[in-house]
Amino acid sequence: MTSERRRGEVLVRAIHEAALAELVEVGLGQVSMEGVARRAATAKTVLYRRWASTHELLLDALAQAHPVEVPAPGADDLRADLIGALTLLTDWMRTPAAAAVSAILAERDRHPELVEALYRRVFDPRGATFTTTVLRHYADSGRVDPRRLTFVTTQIGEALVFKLSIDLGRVPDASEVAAIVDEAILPALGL
Amino acid sequence: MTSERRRGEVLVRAIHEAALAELVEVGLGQVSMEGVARRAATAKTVLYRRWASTHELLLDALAQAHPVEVPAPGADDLRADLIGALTLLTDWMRTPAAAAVSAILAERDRHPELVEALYRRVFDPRGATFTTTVLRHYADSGRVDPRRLTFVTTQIGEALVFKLSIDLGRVPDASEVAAIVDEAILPALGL
DNA sequence: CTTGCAAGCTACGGTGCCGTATCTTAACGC
DNA sequence: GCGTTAAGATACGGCACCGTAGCTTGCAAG
Repeated sequence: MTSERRRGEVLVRAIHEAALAELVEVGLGQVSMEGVARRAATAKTVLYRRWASTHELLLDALAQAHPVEVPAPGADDLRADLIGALTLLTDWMRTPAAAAVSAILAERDRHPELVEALYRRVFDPRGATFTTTVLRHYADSGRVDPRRLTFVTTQIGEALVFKLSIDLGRVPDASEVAAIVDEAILPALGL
Repeated sequence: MTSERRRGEVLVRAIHEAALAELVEVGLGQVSMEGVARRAATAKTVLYRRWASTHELLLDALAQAHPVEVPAPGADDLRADLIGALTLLTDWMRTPAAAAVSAILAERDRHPELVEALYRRVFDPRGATFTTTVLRHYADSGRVDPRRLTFVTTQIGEALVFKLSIDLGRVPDASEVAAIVDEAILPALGL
């Protein structure tokens, strides 16, 4: 019987992983210390020594989960940069962390404190949304009419990516992202 | 001690109402027969006599919940008809039934059978989506280029309504709906 | 008024999670 | 190697819900 008892950081990482997997699998309302401990093959005691509640454990796990990239506009090809920004979004949506985040956002109404903490500790440290960053850049350099940058037009890309994800049951692929840019965003910018 | 013991349809309606309220308040994963019985001020026995599980009870309750209206295009004012269609959507989104539906759709991944049954028993009986109905109508009468009616463009309105609902934390009002039509849908149609 | 049915009430054993306590034993620092 | 620390295992009383059973009682049809 090889024991291989885990300690410290290795153990914590395994618990974080188990917590996110549990979150995705059973939903926020059903995450339990017992469940996470079982999945991580450790004892409840170990969890309670570090975290006071499942929420704190989950926030900790999410904060460690790998971050979202930020788009870097190339300044000479709006269409390509928009596609690039939305592709960063769809790439991220395929990661395990995204599934965990959406499992929490789904319960927004029931657990506002958790959602708020999620933004404060995980999202806010980064900048604004994906296409917004690109559009601001092009508006600043005079290639896009700044009056076209409204609350609505800056949201079209993300809105359609989410809507298509729901309708299709999967994250949009490259050609679908291109269609969003060509058929919705660029026309809304007057191009 | 006035008794006023409810029977038959009156009782069933009260239970349906309690079930949806419970769903919205505690989330799909936490709906229990005991909870619904408590809220409806009746006995568990009464529930088990009629429904074998919380899912069947919820589906039943949703099927009874008041239906979604279908847009009737006026045929002479595209902008007004689009705004009308999206207003039907936002009106519905303010009803209790909508909150219940979204509580179920939020758990899509965890309970696909329930979501499927929801579509089969509640949504499919009605036609297509809101703006799609309007856009088809205008494309048929030659006032909109049919080539512009793609999977993406027909979803812009609904996509933005949902995205704004999430970002704002409330259902978009009349001026926001108008902005969606003017700044996103009409440009995408080439108008 | 009688009678049949269903609503309402109470109680049951079973299960899963809670949060804590106790004890062991493996891993690590020195 | 030796002692300290923390992981791991087990057990606890408490609680909420499960699904079922047995019984009382209001309601309504005849």
